[in-house]
Amino acid sequence: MAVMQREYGRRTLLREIRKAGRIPRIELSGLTGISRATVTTITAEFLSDGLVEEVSRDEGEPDSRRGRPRVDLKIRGAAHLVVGVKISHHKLSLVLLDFEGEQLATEECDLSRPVSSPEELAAEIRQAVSRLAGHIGREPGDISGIGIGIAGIVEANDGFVHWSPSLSARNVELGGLLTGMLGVPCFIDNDANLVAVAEHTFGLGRDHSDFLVVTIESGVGLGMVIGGALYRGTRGCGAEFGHTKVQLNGALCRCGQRGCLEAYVADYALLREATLVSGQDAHADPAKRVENLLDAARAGDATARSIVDRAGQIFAMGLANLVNIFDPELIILAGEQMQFDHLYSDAVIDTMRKSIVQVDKAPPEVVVHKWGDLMWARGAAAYALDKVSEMALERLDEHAA
Amino acid sequence: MAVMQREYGRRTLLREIRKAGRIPRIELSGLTGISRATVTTITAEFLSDGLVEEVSRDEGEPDSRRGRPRVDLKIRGAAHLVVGVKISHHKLSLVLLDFEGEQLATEECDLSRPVSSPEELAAEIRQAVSRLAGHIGREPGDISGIGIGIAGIVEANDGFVHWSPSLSARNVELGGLLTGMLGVPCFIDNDANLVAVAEHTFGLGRDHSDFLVVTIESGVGLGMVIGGALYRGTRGCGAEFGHTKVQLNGALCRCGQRGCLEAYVADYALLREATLVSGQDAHADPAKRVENLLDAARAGDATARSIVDRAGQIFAMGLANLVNIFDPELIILAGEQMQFDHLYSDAVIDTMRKSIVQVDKAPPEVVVHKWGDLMWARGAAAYALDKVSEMALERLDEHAA
DNA sequence: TTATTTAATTTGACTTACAAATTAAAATGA
DNA sequence: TCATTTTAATTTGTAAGTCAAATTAAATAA
Repeated sequence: MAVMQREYGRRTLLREIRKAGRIPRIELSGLTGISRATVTTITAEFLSDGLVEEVSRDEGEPDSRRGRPRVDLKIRGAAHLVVGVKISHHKLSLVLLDFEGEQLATEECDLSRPVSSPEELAAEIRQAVSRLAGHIGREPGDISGIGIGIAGIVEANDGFVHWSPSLSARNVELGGLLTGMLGVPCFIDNDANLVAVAEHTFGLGRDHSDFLVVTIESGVGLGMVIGGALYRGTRGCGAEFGHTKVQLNGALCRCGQRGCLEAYVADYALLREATLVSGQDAHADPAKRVENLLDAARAGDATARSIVDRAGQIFAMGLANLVNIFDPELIILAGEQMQFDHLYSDAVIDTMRKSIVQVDKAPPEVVVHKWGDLMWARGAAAYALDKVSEMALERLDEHAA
Repeated sequence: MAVMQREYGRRTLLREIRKAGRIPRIELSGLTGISRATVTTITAEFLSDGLVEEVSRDEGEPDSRRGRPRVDLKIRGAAHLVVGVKISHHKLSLVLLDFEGEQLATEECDLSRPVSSPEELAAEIRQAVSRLAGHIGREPGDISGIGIGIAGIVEANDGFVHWSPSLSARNVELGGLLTGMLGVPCFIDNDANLVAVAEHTFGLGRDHSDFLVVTIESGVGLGMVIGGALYRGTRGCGAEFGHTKVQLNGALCRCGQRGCLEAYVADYALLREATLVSGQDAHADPAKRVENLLDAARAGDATARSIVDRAGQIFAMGLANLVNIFDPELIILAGEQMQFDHLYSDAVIDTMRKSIVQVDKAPPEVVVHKWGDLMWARGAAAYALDKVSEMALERLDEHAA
């Protein structure tokens, strides 16, 4: 129990160093309220353990005051390697980061099929990780942790996948399976949650303790950071924003229920109605058809506009519901901007603002953050970074005891 | 900083004692992981400060083993008095509790008008508190804290009321005003939040760290306990479940927007359509008219049924949305059962269960907890109890330092 | 060079938690 | 009845931790 304070100090300081990038001890002391003496003790431990390193201040900063100069501390990149994997419909996207978060390599490869068995998927991931490590002359065994983002319903704590569109089986211990096959600790979570982790660790949510991330891919996802921590729900199936109901007996969703948000805004929902728009080729590939539809809407085709406008209105309504429930500081809309421009439009955000409970206080900030597949992979890597840091701290905790 | 561990120990132990009711030191040690030695030290402090008392074990329990008998500790009721006030449309309901949570007196009185100025309301509360204390021969000055629940949008941290149906003014520092006028610390919050606090401290949520409370009065309210703490949002206007949108361009709500949940399930929403039901007297008082409508529905009147059924379906949809977002362990439906039976029905809860994302795991438990106005007041008192405990602990923390 | 200033470290006092030893208070058994 | 056993609570002594203050380190200013 006495060790608790030291654990607390270690966690606080490592987090603060990571957040700051580079920061001298005296500022750490000021920021955390931990005395300078203790900061010295704990950071000395980090230094000797190789988690952190000293760097000379590379400042052309004007505050070059007199007195002994401050010495910046930073996370030591070489301390660990982590990998982030994003599993999407047709491909795997991977990034390799050092412990500081620097990107060392990337790898993208097509999946042999969009839906595979757990074993097949794990095998493909293993090969991709091998190639990824190879890009910088390392081996999979050199990696300290791998974060994996997958669409579907995931219980992150035990790496259990209730269901995923990428898997042919339900209720799979994918985390354990991967850890076993790769010989490296693997951490798996819903992809939208990982985007939220990424925004929290090195994105727009860095300075916020309560914010939401809404992702749009083929489905609509949600990640919630509440009280400074990712909230995952109690059965691993929370944050199913895409399946909140926005219409009684509404449009049919691919989940089999009616009136889901997703059934109005997802690509397949748009295409369902697009056949009524003149000049649409029903045989083109889906992405192309969505693009055609959006073009037609922009060009003023009334039918196309009606489809796209309704998607926007419904999306605004869903966002307003989130605000009315959470009253967050910030909402981050994350996705590939191109394809979902119509959902990120000022008109949609305006409609949302008009649909929330009105108080004499500014509504939450809404920002759009463009995320390609590699960015999603970075989100997964951020999660791995989190977990690996935790493991490193635990090792210190035990070593001391 | 060294004092931090002691603060932690004190908070943990006092909370655990309150939660358990009566508990011997050795169990406290087991439950919290704090060593028996430290438990002795801290509880000795509580005893000498009068926060806690020893009671001989009143057990006809069969486990009367040999050895030195355990001595139970419990919160000392006489340590503090707290009051809970529920402000509703037409009346004030108050309860007086001792520090243990025992109800010592109650008081109900009509408000002179349903909407009053902050000063008038404060004056009426002061008088009611005076009478309440008088019931047990005490004075308002003997009270350590007063919790107040009010409908509307409240920033609990600074006792600031953005808006309330009971107040003629917006943006009122009602907490400060009351504290000043009564000479006793007053803590104010949205009424649904206080029900959640009450369920967490001595209700059905005692053993849960993540649950939701949905309240139904004239409006629909929500209280969220997430990660063991009440989540209030960042601007004081979260948990506005009643104004989440369930229909695009739907029914008009009294908030001025369209498609709010409340606009389908609240009493005024039912009455709006009730004029079409045969045999309805448009001039009876609202409560009576709602009752007539529900009677008609039960009797099989098709129009009445249609109104009531839709309310149920919409309510189920709203609940499903909460589950899809939060994935809570438990949902507590709190309200006066009589009037809202149709929303608490098995049919509604079944519909909800069918509208959530399906996983191979049991859906969250849904329980109905009947809450009269005095119960709401108990919720407010529970909040005061929380706050007064916190103040007592802070006093200990400082005294030690 | 020396004085000054500021950062980082070391020192020594003090607080805290805990394991182990001790004391307390009961039931059991001879 | 009285020693023995058993279990709870307290006391004791030690180790670990934090922090203020003193000291050392490393720069600038005079």
